Amino acid sequence: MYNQKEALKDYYSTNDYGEENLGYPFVFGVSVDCIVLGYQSGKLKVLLVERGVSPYRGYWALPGDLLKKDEDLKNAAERVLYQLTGLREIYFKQFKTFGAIDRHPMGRVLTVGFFSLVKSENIYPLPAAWAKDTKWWDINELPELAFDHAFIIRKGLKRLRKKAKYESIGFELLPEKFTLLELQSTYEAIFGVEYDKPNFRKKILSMKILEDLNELQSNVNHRPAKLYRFDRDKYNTLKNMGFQFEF
Amino acid sequence: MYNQKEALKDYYSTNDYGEENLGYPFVFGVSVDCIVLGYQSGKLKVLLVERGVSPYRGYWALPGDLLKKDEDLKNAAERVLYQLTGLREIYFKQFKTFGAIDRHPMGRVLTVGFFSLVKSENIYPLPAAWAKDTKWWDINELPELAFDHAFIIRKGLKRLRKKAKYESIGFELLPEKFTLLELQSTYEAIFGVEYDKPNFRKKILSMKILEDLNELQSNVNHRPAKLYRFDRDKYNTLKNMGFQFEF
DNA sequence: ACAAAAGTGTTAATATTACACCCATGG
DNA sequence: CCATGGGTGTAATATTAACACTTTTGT
Repeated sequence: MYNQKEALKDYYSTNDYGEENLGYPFVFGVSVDCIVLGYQSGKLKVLLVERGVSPYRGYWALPGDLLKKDEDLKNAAERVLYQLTGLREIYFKQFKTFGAIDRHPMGRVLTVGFFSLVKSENIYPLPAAWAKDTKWWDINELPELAFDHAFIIRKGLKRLRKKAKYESIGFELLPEKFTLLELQSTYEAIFGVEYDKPNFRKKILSMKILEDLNELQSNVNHRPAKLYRFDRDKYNTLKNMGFQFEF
Repeated sequence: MYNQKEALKDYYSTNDYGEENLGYPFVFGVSVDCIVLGYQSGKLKVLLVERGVSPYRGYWALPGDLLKKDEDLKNAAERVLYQLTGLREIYFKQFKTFGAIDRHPMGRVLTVGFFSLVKSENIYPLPAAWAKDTKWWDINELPELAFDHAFIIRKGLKRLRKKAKYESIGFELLPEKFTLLELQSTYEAIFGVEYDKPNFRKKILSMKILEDLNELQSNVNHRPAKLYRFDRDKYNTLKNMGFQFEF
């Protein structure tokens, strides 16, 4: 009869695992952690959860969970995001895996980091088994965080900024319809810089990836702005023709 | 007395692991796999190993190994690269973790993908415990590969190309001293495109990141080219001043 | 002299930057 | 009429792209 454990011992016999795990490689825990980013009143915000269980009970942390045995990484991240927001079809990307030996106080747990961009006005965070509370935090004013989550956020933001510079992911943070100034402010929040308004408009409009909805803002105490929509099809067509988005 | 297993059961009791692993999350194997890239005679090449052990004995595969319990991911990749090449201080970056449920025939093993750039004329690949043979393969003419390694290579190359476009990592593939045409050819191999020679020179020289060594090629049956060196210090200084490398 | 690659210069088209300025709305 | 953003135009400068040309070496 096939004995997987024996087969594995044989297979892995060239590796020097410690005595108690001789030849047996399945000694790691794996989790996923999600940096959920939203844009609110001119600021980039991250959605954190307050841990309801030890270790780090009461600390703020990234939403995340242990990977299940029959689940792949993408599914696990989707599940965490769904449990947190009630939404499917959120934009998210795996960005880095963290495996420092002592990063988890209870054993060797690696975590796969994802970052996710959401239209935060659609989000009413849900309580989850692992979360006492949830809250949007300004990325520049974070509380003390559980585990190595502060480090993970730093790395995730760095990666997001690189990606946002050359891919049209900024639109994920905005509602379907937006004004050019809202778009500009979003990019200013992402990169922490300011742009010249006329030049920003010219640049983004010259890309031909926005659809003018022929619709205006209402109830604003200034001249109402035109509303635009990100035209994903046009963007993909242009990209296939060699167009390179860049900010 | 502290019982880690009991503590973990308690801690993880909200997660629904299968019966045999109830509350016990350390059920995964983790490995690292390295895409080692080099530039040879105008082509981008990847260094593969022929597996000497089952599963996939006799198949070509990425060099890689299981993570050890007391080793972090970076160390594991460094170890694999050292065993393969005899070199430390090789350029390498983690790029993605692969966790498909059935990617390993003997159990749930996740692998963390790294890509690495080497000056291939320095490399005399060493036989390792896990490798019968090693060989450089043209990235456009790969053999059938073990596990999901073909998929991993595709993803790794995609990431490399993105990174190479905005960071000066192309120099990692070249020897210390190189000519401008060698540099151009390297970038052509990376991106699979051709550049106009005068414009390529103007662009790279205008960046002011090369040091002219006031030295010429010898024994070439054409006008000898000047030799240059990548000036990493200058590059970093300029980068801190806001300069953005781009190809 | 010739082949091969090194290396330079010119030009037109395009993109970027820094501005000044006018417009429409609510209060 | 004022405050607040919305929105346009212009001119100087910098960058890119296409291409023709000259130079230096070994054979």
